[in-house]
Amino acid sequence: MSAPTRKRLTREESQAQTREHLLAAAKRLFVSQGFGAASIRDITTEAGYSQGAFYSNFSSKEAVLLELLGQHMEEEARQLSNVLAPHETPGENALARLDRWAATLNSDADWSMLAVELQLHANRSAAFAESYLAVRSRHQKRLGAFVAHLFEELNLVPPAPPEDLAAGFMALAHGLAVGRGAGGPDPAGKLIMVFLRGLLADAQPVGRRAGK
Amino acid sequence: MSAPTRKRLTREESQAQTREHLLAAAKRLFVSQGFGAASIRDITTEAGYSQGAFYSNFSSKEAVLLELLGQHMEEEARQLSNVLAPHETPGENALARLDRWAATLNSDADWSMLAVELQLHANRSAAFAESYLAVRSRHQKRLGAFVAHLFEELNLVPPAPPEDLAAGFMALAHGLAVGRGAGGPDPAGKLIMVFLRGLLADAQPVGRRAGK
Amino acid sequence: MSAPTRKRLTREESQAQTREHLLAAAKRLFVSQGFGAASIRDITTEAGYSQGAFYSNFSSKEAVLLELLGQHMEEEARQLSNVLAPHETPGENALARLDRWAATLNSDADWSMLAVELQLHANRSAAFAESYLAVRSRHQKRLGAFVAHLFEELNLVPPAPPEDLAAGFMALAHGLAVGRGAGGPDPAGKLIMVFLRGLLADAQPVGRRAGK
Amino acid sequence: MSAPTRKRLTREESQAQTREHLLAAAKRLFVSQGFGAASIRDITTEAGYSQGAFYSNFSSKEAVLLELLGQHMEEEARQLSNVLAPHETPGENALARLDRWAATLNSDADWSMLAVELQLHANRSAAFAESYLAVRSRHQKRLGAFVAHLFEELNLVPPAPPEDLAAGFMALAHGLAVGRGAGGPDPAGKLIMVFLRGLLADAQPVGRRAGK
DNA sequence: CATGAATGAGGGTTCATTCAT
DNA sequence: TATGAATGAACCCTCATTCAT
Repeated sequence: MSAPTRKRLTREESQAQTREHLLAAAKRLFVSQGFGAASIRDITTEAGYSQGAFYSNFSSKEAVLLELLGQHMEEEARQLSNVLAPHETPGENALARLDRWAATLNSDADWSMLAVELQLHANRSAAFAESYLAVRSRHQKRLGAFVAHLFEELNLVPPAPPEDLAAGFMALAHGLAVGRGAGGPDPAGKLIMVFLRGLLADAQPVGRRAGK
Repeated sequence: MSAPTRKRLTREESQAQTREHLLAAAKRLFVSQGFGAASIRDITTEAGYSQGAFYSNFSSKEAVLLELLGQHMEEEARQLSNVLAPHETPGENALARLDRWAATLNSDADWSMLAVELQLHANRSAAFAESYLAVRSRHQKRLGAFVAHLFEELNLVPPAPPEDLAAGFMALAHGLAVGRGAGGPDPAGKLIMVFLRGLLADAQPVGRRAGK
Repeated sequence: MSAPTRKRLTREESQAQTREHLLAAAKRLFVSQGFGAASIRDITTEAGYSQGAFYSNFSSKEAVLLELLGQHMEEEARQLSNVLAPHETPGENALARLDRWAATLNSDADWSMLAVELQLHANRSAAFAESYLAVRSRHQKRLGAFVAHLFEELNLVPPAPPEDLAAGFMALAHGLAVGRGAGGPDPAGKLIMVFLRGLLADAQPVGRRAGK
Repeated sequence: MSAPTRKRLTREESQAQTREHLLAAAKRLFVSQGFGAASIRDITTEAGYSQGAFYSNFSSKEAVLLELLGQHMEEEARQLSNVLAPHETPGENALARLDRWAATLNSDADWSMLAVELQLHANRSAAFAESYLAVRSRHQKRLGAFVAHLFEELNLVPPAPPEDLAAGFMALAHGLAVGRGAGGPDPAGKLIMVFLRGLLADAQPVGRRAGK
């Protein structure tokens, strides 16, 4: 606590560290207890700081949530680009890559539950919705691009706007994740693949004019 | 409100009325603000009663929720049986009926949001989960039977256990409903149909051995 | 309980029965949970009646308590007169009778606890104190007479006014009863006898002028 | 309030002051209205703070009670050691010291009432009993040692285990204190001495085999 | 920047009591 | 007489937030 050998920590570094600790603690609690149930007191206690430290770093519980959401979507984007990148496992065909994506969607059920809670919150708080939508729509677009790319690669016409399909799969994944603990089908990943395969089976090959 | 031949209201009627008022107020608030955000104080004030009146009729906020849930699922079951009954609109083929089901799934987005909040709550409260699962699993089974019946009628082998498929569609509908207010695809019903059609397109006809 | 051979029950009888049931239920709950902790709702539920029935028979919780107290002191008086009556067990000497009295004092710890709670209540509620004192002082006088009689029989001069001595023994018995559950000496009856014997040992024989 | 050399109060002092104010208010109300009847609202209002301030300093109403009890027993122990110490008033004989002890026991009737309410509470709440017994048994042992010391000094064999005798005197003092407001003998101190003297009169001198 | 005691509002729940039936 | 739904006040407790230190 005293006698620094070299510097110790810049004031800025120290503050950044506090921030990080608080974010990590908040993430742990949001995921395990939900956003509404986790109190700021809980978060600061879990992180080992005072409540005041929280307000020195964030303006509200919502602000933390948005920060975490941003981090998480960045992480998901990284996972997605891994799946997308064809060079990674050269011979891998499109369907195998889809499998991997489905697994991605299915994993991290806790985050899915949190994401759902977030959307509910956004639906009811206009103030929060604004900030939330910004980060969410960026993610949606990325997913849409991925889906479009897939159909393209398979020479198929998507049966609906790719972005909507992406939204559908996220909705499916989230809905299944939420229902998991409550008697839902356990191998939710498999179920996602069933839906995905159905979509491909139904799609028309490119070239033939999609009659709709 | 009915048959005021002599007195205004018998005691039983009056009590039933209070109950109804409270349930209606709770429903309004749960749907518009969410279960967690609606306080018992809010509910009783909205209904025009004292807080004590609430506890004369219900044992807890969860109890009201379960009651409302029961009512709602009964209502959904009625809608479902309407769709299911082939005799109703004689010439209607299976796909048209599916369309009507998708519309059913898609309507009532507010209730879907509530259903999701409920599942989240159940996932985190073991006590509530027990009562909740009872009413939920009954509903799930009904839906599963409906899906099984559909595939049967079309002479197709379901690509997954019908009950799981049903769960999938509910998850999809709920997920879409939750995302609706937050930048999701607006014609969610259409999207559900896309997924449904895909499932049918991918299914093998009965008789041919399903090779997997 | 049903199928009355002659009449059903006079209205008066029926009311008396309700009263009795309520009193019995109240006694059970007061003794097991204490006066403060037993709610009127609890009492009526335990007795199998509605809350309204309570107010048809008693004006308040305190009124029930006073009624029960009266009954109890009547009962104690009967026990006391048994002990007092020399004819009952002819050869029995005074000390043996004292032993029996001590046992009487010591038994019924639950009632002792209730009695203490009552006194506390009386000390803090002037309204209750008035009614309470009436029934209590009558009891105290009876006890005093008993003590006086005892010393007389043994030809001893009481070292303090008999009524005060009686109050002392009640206080001792009550104090011990209350402390019993909390690490107090278990054979409290023995301890009471020790004090009693001491009193006798210290008392001057009648005739010698008590020098104070 | 002390040493205002620079600032008015350091943070710690200010907090300690709040704690003290709350404790004092609680003591006042517990003593005058009883533990059960004094609400936390009452206490904080009496002290001039918000309810939250209470919970910043104590975990529950019971916790305050235990704290006060601890303080009180410390105080009693100090009084006791004053009485015990023979050097204090050199020529004072054992009986005179007993007189002083009896006076000690008798004083502070309000606290005695509180102590009794506490025991009742402990008898009915296992959770509270645990914490309560710890502080109580320590006190009991101290008193027992004091009694043992007295008999020793007088070369007398105690007619019962000293700790039980101590418990008996506490029970007597408490019982009398509780009954004081309700028609009990007013000079309760005198009565205690009567019992004490009796005990000594009955005791056998050391050396003679105690024949039972 | 970080502290955490204190605030004030609100949470769910229980209570003795009333009164139309 | 007995009912029990409804009242209104009070209960203990937790919350997000502030602010002097």
